[in-house]
Amino acid sequence: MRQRKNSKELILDAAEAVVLEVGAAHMSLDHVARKAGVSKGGLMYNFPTKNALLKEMIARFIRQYYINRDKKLEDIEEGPARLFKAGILTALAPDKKRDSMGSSILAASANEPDLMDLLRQAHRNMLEDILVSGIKFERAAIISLAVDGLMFGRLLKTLPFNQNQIKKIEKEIMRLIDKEAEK
Amino acid sequence: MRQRKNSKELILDAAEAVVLEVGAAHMSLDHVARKAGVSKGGLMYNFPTKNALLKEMIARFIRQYYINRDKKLEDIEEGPARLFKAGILTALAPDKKRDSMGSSILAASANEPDLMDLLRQAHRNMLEDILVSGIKFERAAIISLAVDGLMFGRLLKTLPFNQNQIKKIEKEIMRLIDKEAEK
DNA sequence: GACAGTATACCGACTGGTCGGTATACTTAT
DNA sequence: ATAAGTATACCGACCAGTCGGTATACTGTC
Repeated sequence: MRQRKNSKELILDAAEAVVLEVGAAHMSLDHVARKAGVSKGGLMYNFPTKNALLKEMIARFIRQYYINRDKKLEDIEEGPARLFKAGILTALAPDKKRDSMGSSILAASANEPDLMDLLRQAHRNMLEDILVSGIKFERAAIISLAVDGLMFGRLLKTLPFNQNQIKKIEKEIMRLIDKEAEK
Repeated sequence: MRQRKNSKELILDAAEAVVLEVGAAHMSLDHVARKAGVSKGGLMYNFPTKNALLKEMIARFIRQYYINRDKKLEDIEEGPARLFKAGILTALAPDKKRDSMGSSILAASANEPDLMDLLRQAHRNMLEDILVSGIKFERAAIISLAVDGLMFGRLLKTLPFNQNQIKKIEKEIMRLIDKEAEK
């Protein structure tokens, strides 16, 4: 039964499912193995430590973000703020599964510096997109930070806004970008 | 030896110290008890469950925020945006210990809805302060969200800005508030 | 004011269970 | 044959919560 084809992918899928079920904090390797239809040994073979598994999950998560963003990119007309806008639209797009995963991952990573590194790096890349947008630094930063606030608030469910208010806010954000970009 | 006076406070202090040492995710009750100079039983007597302890810690954390804010309040001239400004200045003020605690608490709470409730409530109160400030809703929300983004970024150490840039951003935020408030 | 009875605060050994990781044997493709 | 890949059984550390017990303070009674 060598080569179950791509056990790694199977396991990552299962791990995601487990996280969605019980949260990353309560994700046990046995549970993941069971759900993946793989033995504990098989899991350990593919991911020597739990952190290694988590790391791959996060990497995959980030990869998915870029895929989504590149898809969004096609709908946006040329211009210096294009990347910036695509990133923001991607971040703002509602996506229950992603949010669920995200909050779990956040919780699991917050006290594990080497896991956080991946997220940090991804975030840093966004700064590049801001800097080439031509928008004045302070304004661009504030817009980007507001999007962060919206994201984190959504992940942690601490947003004190209703659906209607959020729509208004998102609209205003996009308006601001256009206004700042055309200067 | 009855009445160790205020074991609860002692234990809470110890719990904070432990969190600062190893992170909330790795805070064990034995560790807290040891550091507080209290037995396991004594701890459990005062806080029947670990969640109860965490809850008190968060409540205390939030209380401290309001104390800090009220102190800030004195330095701010009268005006409709006063509360809002004080809140933002408090949130933006650098405070290593608070940030450390905050990120740990965040991590511990993210998957425990009843712990999150406290934070959610505190956040909701801030919305009230926005709404009485007279600033146009969308603008006020964006400013507030940007502050959130700054806070979360600082807590999770994902901010892609250097110290100088952060100062600029903070200045711009305060400028925006003044500008929006005088309309 | 002394004593019994009760409530409060705390102790620390123990338990039940979880979970990351290890050891090792089995299976199949080349 | 051998090495990659998978399975099963197990270990040991950790840890939240339990429980029987102790010591001190409070309260009512005679």
